[in-house]
Amino acid sequence: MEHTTEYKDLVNQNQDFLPGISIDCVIFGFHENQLKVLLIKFGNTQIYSLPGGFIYKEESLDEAANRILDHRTGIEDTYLEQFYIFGDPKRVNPEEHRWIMQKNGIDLPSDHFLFNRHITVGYYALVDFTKIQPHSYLNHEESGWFDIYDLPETIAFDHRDILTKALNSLRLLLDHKLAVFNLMPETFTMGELQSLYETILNKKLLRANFQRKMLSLGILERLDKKWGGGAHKAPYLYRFDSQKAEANKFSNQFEE
Amino acid sequence: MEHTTEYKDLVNQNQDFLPGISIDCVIFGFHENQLKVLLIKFGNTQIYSLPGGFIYKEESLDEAANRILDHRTGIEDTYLEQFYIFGDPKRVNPEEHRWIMQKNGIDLPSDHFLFNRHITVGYYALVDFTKIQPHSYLNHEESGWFDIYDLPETIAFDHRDILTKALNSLRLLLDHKLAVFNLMPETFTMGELQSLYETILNKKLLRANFQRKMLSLGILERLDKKWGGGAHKAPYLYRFDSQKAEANKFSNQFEE
DNA sequence: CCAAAAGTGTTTACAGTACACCCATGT
DNA sequence: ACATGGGTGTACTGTAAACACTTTTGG
Repeated sequence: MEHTTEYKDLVNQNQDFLPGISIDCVIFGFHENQLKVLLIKFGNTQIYSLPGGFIYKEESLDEAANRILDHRTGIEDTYLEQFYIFGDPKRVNPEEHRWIMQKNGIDLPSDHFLFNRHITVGYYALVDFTKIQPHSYLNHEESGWFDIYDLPETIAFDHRDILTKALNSLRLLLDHKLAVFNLMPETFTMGELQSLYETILNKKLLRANFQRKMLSLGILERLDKKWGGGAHKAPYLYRFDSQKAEANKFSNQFEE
Repeated sequence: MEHTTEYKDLVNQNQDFLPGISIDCVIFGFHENQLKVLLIKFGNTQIYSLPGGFIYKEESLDEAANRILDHRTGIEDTYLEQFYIFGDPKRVNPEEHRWIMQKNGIDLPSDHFLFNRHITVGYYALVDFTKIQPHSYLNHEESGWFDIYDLPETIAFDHRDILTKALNSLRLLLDHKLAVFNLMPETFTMGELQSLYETILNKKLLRANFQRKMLSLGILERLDKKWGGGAHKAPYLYRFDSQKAEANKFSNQFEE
């Protein structure tokens, strides 16, 4: 088994990390009309967790979160923002954690720093699913995408709570910022965009009104028609126009 | 000079605290048409800072924030919520910090834990100004209320950034929750409530429309008239009715 | 009686909702 | 031709904005 840098860091109780604090990333993607999150499955278990990591002593929280995201998805610049800090002293059961690591083939002493109390900062990332190839990590068996409404049964620690909070924060984001366009590919149809909104909000929207509202924001550029697909009228393709969005900043309720 | 428990904790590098993490509280109050925040002035300086503290190893972040708030204001149950985590490694200049402590009559070695990098969790509290008597602390000369729009010139560390972020978060809160009523006394006039909204948003609102909107929420109870005051019609007093608010939870956009 | 503040009414405009209609295309 | 999905039009509704009017009170 080949060990990564992180593995050595763990075993050697890397002193370059800030003690007692970690980062967990909820990485959202959108694919086939499903809102997906990236989860990691620990080796030799059926237990999933959020991708996370620690903060180097000379790095900011945002830098650490970006580094962790880059490491897991290969994406360097995307929408990434903290949404909550989780600080319950019982949020992680150290016994459960140690058991998981053992199953992973990593046998750590019970006084290892990993099993101390950690506060964790929740970040969510909105990534273009089509550009992502999840990387594997340590000797975790798998890392893969899961429908947010159909998560695995066993999720480690308080990570299910973190996922719930992240989804709630994402819903609030819809009303305030244009960041959700980071979840779309470069070009998309109005139907696909509507499907994203419906999936996040978990409710149906009226097609006609959705279209009008989106176009009225003055942030979309209409391209040539897409001809593919089925027995029906071919839809236009749209592109998110960040220039227009910037220009309309003060005429709509989005951004600050 | 009499020293408090906190003083001894500091000098002895209390090991019961979580290392590397702190809490800073932005305590909002409303008085004489001004949105106030509670600041602390370090002894023998003109430097102000937010009231803050550390987290005991067995306590949650929320518990720690409540404890710190209680300690500073004597209020035990009020609206208190985290709004952001500040994690820039340069957010506090340790030299500045040590200098301030020295001026305070507390001479600590430069490798004291206080001067290590700290991540800080920002909490805001919304308190009823009429019920608060700020407590003094350590040998800080003063702790007092300041108009959020007329802060002291010298504010320590990144605490001015924290204040700005807190004010922005408070403005967002106006649209989503009814928590701002915690800033009002038990009874108040519609004009006073409008003044609170205007002060937070820093813009004028139309009296007639504000009144209609507030009443339409169905969360206010109208009491007897207030007869005091000047040469004009005496206003009604209102009381925030948390029962009504609960009942109307699903008929308006507030709360979750 | 008048000024000042409080409370209510009215008009208008715009945004959200629901639904109807037309368009384009592959089978 | 027709079923399917895409795009537009329109009437209805509710809320928000602006402004006018009335009420109460002290001087």
